[in-house]
Amino acid sequence: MHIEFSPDDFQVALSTSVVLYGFDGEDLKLLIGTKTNEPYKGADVLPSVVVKPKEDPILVARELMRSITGFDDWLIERLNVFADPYRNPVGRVVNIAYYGTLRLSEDLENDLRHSEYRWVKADHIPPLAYDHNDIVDYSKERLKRRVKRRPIGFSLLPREFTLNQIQRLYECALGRELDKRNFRRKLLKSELLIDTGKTIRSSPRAKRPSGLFRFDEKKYRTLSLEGYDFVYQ
Amino acid sequence: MHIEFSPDDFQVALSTSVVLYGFDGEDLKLLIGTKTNEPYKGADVLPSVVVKPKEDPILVARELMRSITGFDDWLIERLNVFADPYRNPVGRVVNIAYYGTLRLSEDLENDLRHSEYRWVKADHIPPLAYDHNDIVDYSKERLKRRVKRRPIGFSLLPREFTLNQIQRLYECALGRELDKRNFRRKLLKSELLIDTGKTIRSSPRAKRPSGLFRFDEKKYRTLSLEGYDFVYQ
DNA sequence: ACAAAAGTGTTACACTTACACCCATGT
DNA sequence: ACATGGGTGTAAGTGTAACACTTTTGT
Repeated sequence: MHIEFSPDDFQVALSTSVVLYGFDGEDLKLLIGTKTNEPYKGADVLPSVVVKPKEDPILVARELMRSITGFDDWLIERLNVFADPYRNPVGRVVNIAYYGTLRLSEDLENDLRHSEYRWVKADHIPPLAYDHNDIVDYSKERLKRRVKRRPIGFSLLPREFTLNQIQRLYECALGRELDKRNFRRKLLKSELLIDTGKTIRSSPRAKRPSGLFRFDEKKYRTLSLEGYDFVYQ
Repeated sequence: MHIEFSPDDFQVALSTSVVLYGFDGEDLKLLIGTKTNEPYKGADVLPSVVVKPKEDPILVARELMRSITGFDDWLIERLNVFADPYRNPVGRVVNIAYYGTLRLSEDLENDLRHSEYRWVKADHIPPLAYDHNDIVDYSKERLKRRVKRRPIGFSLLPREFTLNQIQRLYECALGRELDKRNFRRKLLKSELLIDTGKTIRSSPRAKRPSGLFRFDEKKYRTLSLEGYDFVYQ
């Protein structure tokens, strides 16, 4: 097999975009920004950046996430490559997209309020420039699959959370309602939750407080190594 | 958000590799070739080809598959992008890999015998140049996942096959033994198999012939649309 | 008749689903 | 006392897993 590159072959540019999910206790959301230069000036886009020829896309994507959030408490994973020859009008640009999850906090919310990004509900994404709506659609499918098989949801929740919060998150990600008793039974049976003994009032209107749980990461890692699969069909 | 490409950013080349699976009734195999020019001259590699800056990788990958097999009776799907900056010594080359399945036949076997490719058992892959072993590992995981959820296996089998053949295929893909009775019950319950009424002797030593089945593609498409998931854990 | 692979059922257990009321607390 | 969301159990059905022998056919 003869494989040979000519100088003409080295004329492609790389970019990366990230789909960043957050969950505010009510809705699943993701971050979008606005393009400030041509092409597509003024259009909504995913957080994106050029990847220089010597750079590694995952590192660039991580750096982008760090620049958005200001810290490192998140999960990131490769999504896909978007390589349609005409996806970018400025030339041949191959986009290597990632998706990640953020643990929302007041600090982060405030930071973002003064940044160039804003949250939109994951089930009401506005039209985006380039093929970014395709990227978002793809990431939603992936998130759904991940939520079904891995306890990824915990990375979207506060470190301590109520069972109702996590149920709501699962309902958002899976796009359907779940039975409260069955959901709890299943989750508790996995023994991946630690009851902190603490309680919290979920809203001013809620009189009775709910119990707070933590995710047992150490146990999960052990189980993972043994091939454990947390499956929620 | 300001995203701007400078001319210097357009210095990346693209390539594509395909992982082609076949099943001969005994073992799951895949195709590899030998590099005839530097770098890595003489080393084993996946079937690979340069993607020109104006080309679409999926079309190039399909053309590569066509050139290998001589016909169109196969399935192909994007696998992943391999973008480590130093994966290729000749420069920055991003590889967009695909995997596919072939329906082996005597004609195809003969064609390949005179080609630059050869079959190796999927569980005994020799060391390959570049990061091609990573690509193969990734494709194996993908195949495993696909086999679990979709009746992809049929695309590796002859149009008419025995239940023992398909069980053997599943055992190869999943990497473990399955109970014959349970496997048959599950498969037949899905009602995706049509009993042709015909029989075949699976080997010269087998005295009793086995029944031949066909995959009901039409029914599968209908069920797919309804969100049916064929799950084999 | 024998060798070889094809084919076939049952039982115990685990998991899933559907379903409705009482509880704890703050106001 | 009442309003609010928090929390709980059971029963029927479905799917899974483990298990060994009989049947058919060619030689």
